[in-house]
Amino acid sequence: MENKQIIKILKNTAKLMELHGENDFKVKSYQSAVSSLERHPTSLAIMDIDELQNIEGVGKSLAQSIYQINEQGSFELFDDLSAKTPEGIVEMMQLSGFGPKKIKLIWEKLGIENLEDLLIACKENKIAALKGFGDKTQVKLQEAVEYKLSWRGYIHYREAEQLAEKIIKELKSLEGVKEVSITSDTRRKMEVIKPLEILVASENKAKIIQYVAKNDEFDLDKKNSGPLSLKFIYKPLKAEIHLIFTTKEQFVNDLFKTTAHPKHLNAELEKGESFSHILKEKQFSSEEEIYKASGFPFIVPELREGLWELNWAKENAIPDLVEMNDLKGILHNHSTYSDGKNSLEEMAQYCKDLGYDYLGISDHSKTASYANGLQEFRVKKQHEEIDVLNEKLAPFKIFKGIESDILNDGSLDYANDVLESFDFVVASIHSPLSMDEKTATNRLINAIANPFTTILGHPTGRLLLQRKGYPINHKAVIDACAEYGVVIEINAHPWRLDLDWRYVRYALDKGVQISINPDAHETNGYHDMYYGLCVGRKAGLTAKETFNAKSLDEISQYFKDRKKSALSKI
DNA sequence: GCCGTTTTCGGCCCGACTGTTTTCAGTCG
Repeated sequence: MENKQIIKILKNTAKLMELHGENDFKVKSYQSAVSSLERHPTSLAIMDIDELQNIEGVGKSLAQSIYQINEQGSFELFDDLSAKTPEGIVEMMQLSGFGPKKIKLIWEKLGIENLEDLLIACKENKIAALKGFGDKTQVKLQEAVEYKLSWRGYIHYREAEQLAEKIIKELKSLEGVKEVSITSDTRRKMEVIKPLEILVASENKAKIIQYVAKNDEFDLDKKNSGPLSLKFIYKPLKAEIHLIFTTKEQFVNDLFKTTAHPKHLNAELEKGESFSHILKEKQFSSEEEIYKASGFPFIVPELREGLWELNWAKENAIPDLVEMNDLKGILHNHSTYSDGKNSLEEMAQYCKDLGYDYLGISDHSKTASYANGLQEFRVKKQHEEIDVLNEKLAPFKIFKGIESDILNDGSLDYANDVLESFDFVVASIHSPLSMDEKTATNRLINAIANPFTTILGHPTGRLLLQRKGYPINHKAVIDACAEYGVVIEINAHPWRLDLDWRYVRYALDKGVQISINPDAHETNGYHDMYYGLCVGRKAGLTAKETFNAKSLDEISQYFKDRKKSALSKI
């Protein structure tokens, strides 16, 4: 079992303990073990009980629990607590801004056990009357419930892609299956997915139905399934999956039809016809042929949104989209200096092993005390270590960066003489996150105007399917970046993908450079770069417009020039 | 439940912010 899965169970156990009124210190011991385990760099699954006990915050009892979770997938305490907690309560505890204490009160005083009833209670003004609640909390709760309900059943792209790969592999092994492909939103690499759709050409539907019906992880939706499609739920993620049936002959036409957004499919082409019309004319054997028949150049699936790609195609000016091997370095990463799992050297070595030429390390700044943010003397220490490593790993280079918290007034949280010591500065907001649009926008613009800011980090602070992020005036923020020469990141973590690709297009039109940053907190985090790349491509991002596609020499010079300019402005 | 010992049990516990209080609890990063 992966560390992440084990930790998730312990984290949920702590939440349930709190919900059921367990001793606060006992809960805290679970929470502190969780935060220690989250920073543990090696696999827990291969450790015995004695070794587990050596981990800080893990004693005899937790060591045995971890061992049991790894062996059996769960442990008694979690099972007992889960058994006495309605599923809706678990969902209520996931509401952003609301923890076990508040949910416990709502459950006990009002008997509410699901999101739907909770929404009604908000509307009927019943929440504000509870002790410890008030009007503002009720409004916040209602917003959180509505947000949660509106995204129910969605999964992140990463999960959709991984799940699709697994199902496709299994379908391909079935008798009678001729062709299989992901399609619709997933093939267009949308950031969140519902339903996950897979197109299957098969001569033996019965085999497929049998495969779904027999799989314990699937819950077949007989009512909504029929001769054209099979619908079911993937239980571990509560994800909706549709298998769309077609024939081998119709496969390409149907793949095109189900992939494209209706606005792409039905857009008026040169002679007044649309792709829909063209598809009715004949059965094509490749998507390239379909575009050829339309008189258009080939358009990759992720661009088929009916937004800007057809104008590009008409002018035969589809951008040469950025690819993984265009990326020369990885910026915005954390190490054990703050809240990362791996040491500076491990982060650097792995980055080098992956074939990149440079790494930008940007641990948390001093305000982020929860994340072990760097006080000034620790910044100095890290810079000394980077100097040593740079000699050792040359020509590979580590750039000295920081993820500086943007404070309430938009200032960065070091004095200029400290800011000056970095090669680059990623400026990000971490708290507080609840602001109105004007406050948030001004706060960001102040940080952008700081001459030491190189990159704007995760501009909205959103966590897809979990929290909306603070509202900002995107255009004003992007315009400011254009004015002050600040690069904007696409935070490539699959839960963030922030800046949103829809605004990446606007940023590119304004000449703002985009950096695809994984915000890695461990070596494995580098692989998230791919998800940032996917959404960048949706916006038409090219290598030339991608900041971390610069060569080592180019980016060194850029940082140098930028600092020179900053020093002349202070 | 964990830790560190005065080795058998008492103390544990970041800090800012919000919204509720009327001095603090809950939540978050």
